[in-house]
Amino acid sequence: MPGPVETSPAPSDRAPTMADVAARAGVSLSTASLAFSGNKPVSPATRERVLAAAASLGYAGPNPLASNLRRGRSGVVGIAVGRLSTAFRDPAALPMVDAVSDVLDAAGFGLLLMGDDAEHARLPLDAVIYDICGRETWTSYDDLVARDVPMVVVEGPAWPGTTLIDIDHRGGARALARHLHDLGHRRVATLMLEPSHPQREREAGLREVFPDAEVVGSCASDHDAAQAIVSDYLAAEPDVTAIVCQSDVQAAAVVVEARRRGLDVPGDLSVGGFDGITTPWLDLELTTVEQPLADKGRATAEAVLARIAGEPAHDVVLPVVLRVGGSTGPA
Amino acid sequence: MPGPVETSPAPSDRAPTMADVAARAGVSLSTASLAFSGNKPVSPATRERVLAAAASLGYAGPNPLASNLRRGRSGVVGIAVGRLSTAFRDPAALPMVDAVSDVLDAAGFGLLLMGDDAEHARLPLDAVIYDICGRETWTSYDDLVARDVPMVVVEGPAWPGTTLIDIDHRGGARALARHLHDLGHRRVATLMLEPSHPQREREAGLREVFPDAEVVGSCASDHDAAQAIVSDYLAAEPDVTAIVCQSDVQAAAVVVEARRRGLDVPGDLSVGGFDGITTPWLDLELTTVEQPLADKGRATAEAVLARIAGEPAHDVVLPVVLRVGGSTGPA
DNA sequence: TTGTATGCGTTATCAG
DNA sequence: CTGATAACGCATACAA
Repeated sequence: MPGPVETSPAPSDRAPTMADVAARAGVSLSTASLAFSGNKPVSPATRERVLAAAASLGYAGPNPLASNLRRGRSGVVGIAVGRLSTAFRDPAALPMVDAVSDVLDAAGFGLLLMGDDAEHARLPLDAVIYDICGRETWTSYDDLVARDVPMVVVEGPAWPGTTLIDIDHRGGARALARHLHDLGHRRVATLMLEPSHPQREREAGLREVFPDAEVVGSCASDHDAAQAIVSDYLAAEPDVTAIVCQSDVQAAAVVVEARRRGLDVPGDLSVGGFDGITTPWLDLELTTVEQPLADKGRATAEAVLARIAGEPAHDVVLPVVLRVGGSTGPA
Repeated sequence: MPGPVETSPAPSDRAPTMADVAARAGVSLSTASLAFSGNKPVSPATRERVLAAAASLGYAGPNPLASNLRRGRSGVVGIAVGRLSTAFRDPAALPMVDAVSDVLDAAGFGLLLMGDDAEHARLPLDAVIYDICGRETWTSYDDLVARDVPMVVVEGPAWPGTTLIDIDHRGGARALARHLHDLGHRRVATLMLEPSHPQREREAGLREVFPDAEVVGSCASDHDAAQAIVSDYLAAEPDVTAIVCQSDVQAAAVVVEARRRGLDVPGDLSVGGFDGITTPWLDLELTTVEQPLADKGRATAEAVLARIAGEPAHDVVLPVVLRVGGSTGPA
């Protein structure tokens, strides 16, 4: 009653490969492969032998690099959000990426953060998500097109060959504007983001209701920047009765600054936000345009998976909803 | 005077490979490889021919998957921070990851976000960063050890085989405690994080000065949670004169809640933070223990690069500095 | 259910 | 400076 054949090569210094495991288990390389991948049936007894051999050799499973080449896939999806401390300074960005990560994780993919200037050419990317985050240009677009990497764009313009996931910026902005108009506001100003697709859409929606809306200025969705800009504006234009912002972070900054200047919100000034996040450090709930952040992330990830699978992916525009809080009131 | 030899295969549907380019350029495969990688000198004329052939074929450069297998390296470094909306809810986490990303980018590596439960086994990782972020366990540690993936741990305990990057939690906590003691405080409480290496160190530092410090409670570095906990505490223990927090986000929440209850900060209650971020929505600067967030990130990335290169990497403990602001005053 | 044979697309070694 | 050749470690088509 012979035990398992001892065919293992003299203990070398290199890491064991699947071939070593197969030899040790007394099976062929292909059988060992199947034992690990489960892509075709293998008898339980054989599988046991293979796994035991692997354990005895300290083999930790198929080498991902080799597996990737053979399958033509790395399991890595890039996501370009620009600089992290810019992209994630606004908490509204997180639930979206979280949802992307959840869906991709479940499908066995990992998320690779890409800066704008990164040298991605050598990175093994199965697909790339481009989340606009207020940007206008896309440095590596041509590269990715040349490499035929599937691309999904979030809240961006329609670059050829990309799948688009967007929200109804214009409708949301219009709804907020109407709400203010209904409250009697006529002198309305807007604090904008840097020029970008979402910003242009939102401005269009606002101007459907207030064609002459004034511009407070523009900045990223950052408390400090917003507060500085609005401070100057309020000093110069005390007659404005409402300010429409492009994020809740901006709106919160406007509320803080208005109060600092002795204005009551919403008594003297109404403030509208965008996103629908919570602002626990304020003692009021913002009136805001709530967007489905998690849905946006899920839709993005699903589009990515579809494109990786070679299936067609359709563009998506998600609805938003006006949520009336305590930061807006009669003019 | 013959032109370049036309050896290109009948235009097939598959993507062109370097072999196609070499054939088209009339050079050997190895020469084509060198023309792209620059790993050994190639005559300018030859290089031109290769690049022209590549352009004419629409070849976008070496296939990363193949290159990775051959070189035994993917260019991907994993970073485990847990759930994004937890890890990055506190803005203090961003500058560190930003710095990591900068250094790795410059070295040609990309950063892959890893959740705790992710199936990393198939992902091609050259190294992994484990940023504690208040956690205690590390699900995939054994896997990574088995695969012999270099690991760098940030603010964690000393898992075998890992390189450690830490800050002087204990010293920082001690300095803040002494500051409060010097101000005459004797009844001091602390709002803690969930149990973890940094939390234990900081508690030790605090108790060197206030052995009997009371515990307000513990929670993640989240405004809402901190405010809720401290609200109950202040109702029950009105005699406390100072509260030491484990992050500036927590500290800001304590300030907001204290004021909501009619307490003056620092008149009736002193509040200490940790991290050294700005809290623009507060009208005072927190007294806080400032940590070198970017340095921590850089040190982490450099340790990663060293370990990937097979060089020894030494553990690092970075200093912190007490920054006195307007949230602490005489008892 | 298992074994045999091939090739994924590079990079590196070595000789010329 | 350039060319021939050999791996890298695995997954699959195909045959048994």
